[in-house]
Amino acid sequence: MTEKRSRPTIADVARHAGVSTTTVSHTFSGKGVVAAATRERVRATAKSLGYRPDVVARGLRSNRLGILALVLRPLETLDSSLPEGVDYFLRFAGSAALAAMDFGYGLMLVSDPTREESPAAALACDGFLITEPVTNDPLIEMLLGEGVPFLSVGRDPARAAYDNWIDTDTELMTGLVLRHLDDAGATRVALVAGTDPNSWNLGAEAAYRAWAAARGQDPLVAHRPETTGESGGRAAADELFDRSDPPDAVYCLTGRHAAGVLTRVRQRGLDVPGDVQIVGGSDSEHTRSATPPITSVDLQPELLARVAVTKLVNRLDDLDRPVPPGKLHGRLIARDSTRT
Amino acid sequence: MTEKRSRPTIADVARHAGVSTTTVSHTFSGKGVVAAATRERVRATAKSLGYRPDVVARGLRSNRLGILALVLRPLETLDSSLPEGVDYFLRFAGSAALAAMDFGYGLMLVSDPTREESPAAALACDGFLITEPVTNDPLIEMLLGEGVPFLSVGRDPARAAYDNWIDTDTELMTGLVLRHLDDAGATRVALVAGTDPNSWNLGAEAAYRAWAAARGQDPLVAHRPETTGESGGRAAADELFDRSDPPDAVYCLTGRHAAGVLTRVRQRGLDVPGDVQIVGGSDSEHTRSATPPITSVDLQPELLARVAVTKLVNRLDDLDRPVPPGKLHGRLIARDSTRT
DNA sequence: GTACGGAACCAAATCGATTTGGACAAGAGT
DNA sequence: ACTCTTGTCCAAATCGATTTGGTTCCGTAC
Repeated sequence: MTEKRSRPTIADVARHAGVSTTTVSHTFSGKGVVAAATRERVRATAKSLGYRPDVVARGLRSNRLGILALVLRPLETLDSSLPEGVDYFLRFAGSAALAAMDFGYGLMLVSDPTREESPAAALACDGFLITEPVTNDPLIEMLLGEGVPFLSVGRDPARAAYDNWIDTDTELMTGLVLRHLDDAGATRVALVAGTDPNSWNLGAEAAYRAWAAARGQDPLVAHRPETTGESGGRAAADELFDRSDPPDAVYCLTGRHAAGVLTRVRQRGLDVPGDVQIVGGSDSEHTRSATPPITSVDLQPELLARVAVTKLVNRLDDLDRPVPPGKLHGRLIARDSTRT
Repeated sequence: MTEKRSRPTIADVARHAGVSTTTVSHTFSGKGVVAAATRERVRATAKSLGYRPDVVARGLRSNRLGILALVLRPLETLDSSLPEGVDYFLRFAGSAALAAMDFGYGLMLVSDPTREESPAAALACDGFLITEPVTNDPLIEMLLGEGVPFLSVGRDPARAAYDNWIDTDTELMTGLVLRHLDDAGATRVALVAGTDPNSWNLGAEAAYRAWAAARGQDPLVAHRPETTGESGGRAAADELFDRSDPPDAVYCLTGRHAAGVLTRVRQRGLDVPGDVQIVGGSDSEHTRSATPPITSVDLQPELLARVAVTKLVNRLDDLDRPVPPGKLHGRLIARDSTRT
């Protein structure tokens, strides 16, 4: 009774029901033809034995596990204690998990499987979701090589030969932000970008430079690694405002940089938005609860996640479920940092 | 070349290296005795073939997948578009994922496997992490029955026969909150609790009732389902303040209820904290960014997650890695809603 | 010279399902 | 009477590893 009784297998069910394992398999997968009466009998015995098909064994044979992997690069570079504020990536992960469940999949959070120290289990999945791939992303290289289905949010800027990515339209978004600043009276806009070579940073900077060129202005760009957070923002602000020709507006591609820039700009005795206007490229608690609140871009991680998951499972299941509607580029949320 | 070349198997490696599959297996798992020269040769052929052990096949035989499952009950009951401010669970999930990776595991987010519509893959894991089990939790019943390792954060209030849970010390925390309100001059504290029968709600209410009894006061408790969020908080406020003997302080066990109570109390013309003091039981953006900011309990989801993961993988690996230090009960963050 | 023991390696069984390729029976068509 | 379907069902192969239970070869002790 108290023995460690292992779970019943398909053979146990077959024996008790007086059929073959094939028939049991078929009644559960609905694949073969099984007489209604037999099916019922098998179902009943299975239930009475407490049988559940073993997912791993099934996965071995049929090569489908029912798991999607979400590679969360940005989390890897941060300290293990997460920054406060549940922002883009965690919201993305939460929504992706719910969407995956809706389609009968589980969502596994993993580190980049191309890293040596990555758990072997990172490969135990049917498909990958990749947020913000970097230029010549080794993971995409590997997945393409092994023929593993995947979908990236944002594209690998250097790779032309794949099309399974969803477009967050960074260029369009950058244009909206710059026009907003223009409308608010800014005459000289600087850009504070991260250093990860992903399409978000590269696309935004390219769009910014094109926009500056069209106005006949020299671009004014400061780079700080994403991981530097608010202190990186403060340093960037010093870099920009120590100049002889400081900007009167700053577009920061991350919310934490924006918060840092805001702090330092005010420390330097400048008024926001009076002397300097600030926009954050990724809405987060930092931008919402700053003083004054910072105008920023809501990237809509929930929508992006749902679209990404739907597209990926459509490919995996070879179905054509409808993709949630809505613009995939972010939406600008105007706050006091750009109200003049 | 363009054929869908399947990944090399252990047999391929064995053939090319001129050894048996057993030897290949041993060189990778480090289990048997393999001569150093042979081991190197096998390693080299494996690398040149691009061989990686198949996680699923390994999992089938050895019964270990390298995956932890995190059951996020609260997310299930909510709409699929995540409400903002459920940051406890997302922060928990993010930290749990990072901790799992550190120990060589992946973290899978799943819905409760006892639900019929739950993905089959929910069972493809080595152990479960359960947040806030409810009374007579069916999942715990099932896991105990099948002998699947698990660990719960908070305990099943009705179950005595298991000890693999970590104690968030709800009673102690409740005492700290009530004492804080007492120190701030509150004379009559009401409680707004959720309706999930978990140890958080039950433990806090029991502690509250005991405290009221010790002061010779009638307890004043309003219940609203967790899912009602701010509107539930507003309704609870009406219930409490329509009374002839309204409280002068309210302790809400969720941050969203607290935000709703705050809104309605002020709508009714009362001053916070002048007339009514408010405390939220779970810190979130709602409490941080309310006007005035609401004093609340930081449950330290990052720490809890790391402790939970460490304990679970210690059991799975039969190791005794050190558990992160620190008090597991929440910490009170005093804000303006209780500053008199 | 025989027995014993350890080092290095291997063949085959195993994990628990799915899938392939029939087998068998009952009824229909000719 | 014979073939041909069609509907059910099954035995055995298969997925890719791990693990069991040896075998072979040498060196050493007696």
